[in-house]
Amino acid sequence: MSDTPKRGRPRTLDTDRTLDVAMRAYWQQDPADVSLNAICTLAGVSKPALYRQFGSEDGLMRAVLDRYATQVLSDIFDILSRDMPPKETLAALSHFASTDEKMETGCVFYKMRAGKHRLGPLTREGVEAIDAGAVTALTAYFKARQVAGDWAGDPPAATVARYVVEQIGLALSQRAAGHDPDEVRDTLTLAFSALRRP
Amino acid sequence: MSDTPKRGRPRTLDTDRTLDVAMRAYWQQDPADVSLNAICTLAGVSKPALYRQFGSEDGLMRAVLDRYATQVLSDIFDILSRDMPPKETLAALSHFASTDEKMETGCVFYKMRAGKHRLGPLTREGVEAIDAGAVTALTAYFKARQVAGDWAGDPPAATVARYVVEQIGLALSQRAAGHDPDEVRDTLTLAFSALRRP
DNA sequence: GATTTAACGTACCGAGTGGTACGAATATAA
DNA sequence: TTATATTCGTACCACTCGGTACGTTAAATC
Repeated sequence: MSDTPKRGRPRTLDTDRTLDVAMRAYWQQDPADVSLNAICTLAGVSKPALYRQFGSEDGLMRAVLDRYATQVLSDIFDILSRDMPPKETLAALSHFASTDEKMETGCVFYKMRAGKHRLGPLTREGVEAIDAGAVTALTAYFKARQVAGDWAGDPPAATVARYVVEQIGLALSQRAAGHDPDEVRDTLTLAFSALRRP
Repeated sequence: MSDTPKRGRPRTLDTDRTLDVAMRAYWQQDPADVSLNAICTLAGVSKPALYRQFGSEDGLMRAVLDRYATQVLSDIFDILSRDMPPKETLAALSHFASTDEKMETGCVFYKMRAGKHRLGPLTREGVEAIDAGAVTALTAYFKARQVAGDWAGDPPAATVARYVVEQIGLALSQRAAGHDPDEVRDTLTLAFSALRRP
């Protein structure tokens, strides 16, 4: 990733800290509402330093997204790999999206996804990759549960997968908008109740 | 509203046309991505003329929202006043949100609602009023259907009302994002299927 | 010590934003 | 005709944005 040259003045920019600051900023506000200038001020970093490290705003956002994916999003994917029955898996996802304090102000990924048309190509690519990965993982999960016998295949797995992704996105956007967590949970519970056997 | 003064140079600004142009622009793109300069260019109007008529960008957006409410949104409210059973009402709402060509690029109201934190006070007030009105109307509808006997009161009417508002919003944001209409309809159908008797 | 290499950050750039100052134009009222 | 009232639109304002030119500083190499 970051090749350290043999010569020249050594870097003083703390990449990790900068990414953390940027991530928190994108986390609490809408990423489109956070300017590079603001991040520089918050992180105590000069603008050219940012550009030297990340190339552009798009590059920084992509770096933040990648970091967020490994630090936070992976926890969600882990829920699926536990191979629990749908009822518990959906409950766990529901809890994560509607109650978990890590999502109190929303989710960096979903915020970027919601304003996709505003993103640069790098970040957009990252968002679409995570999106596709989530749908793929959920599709695989529901297919596996179908084989295991605790899931009927009536709405196709792919449809259900997309549905779950969208409902979680809705819940997180509600949390970001400051809605009452109980209300968010009610909505998500009701939405997931459609996934029980008819 | 617009008091015509007895003296002074007569107006040449076509308010209706300007509002129509602005409405179309807010309709097709995200309102936050449409600048006043752009609207002036599209409508062939000078910027001071806009400010004379609407006071500010906030005032223009509010005027557009009001116009949109009477011209377009009223059709949705009409669906509720037909007092049809929930199955058909929900089907009509679903069709409106997922298939109707008037919503092809989304809905001005829901687009503003989605980016509520970016709005000025006037427009925000208008959005919240319409939002509350929709929830109130839906709540009244479901309570009436409960009295009529074709609706069980299990999820409280207010909860269901909010749920319906949010699901329609989700569908419209998907359409605005360019999703496949069939996929949008599938999601909405699945979401509304949670509102059948257990 | 001299040269090379690279990161440092101030101070700038052009584009675009919402918003306005102000003189010219056009109507009615005295 | 003159005074008053109001709209007209050009040309500007201050500000913020993402992005960069460039002189300075600090290391490794010669």
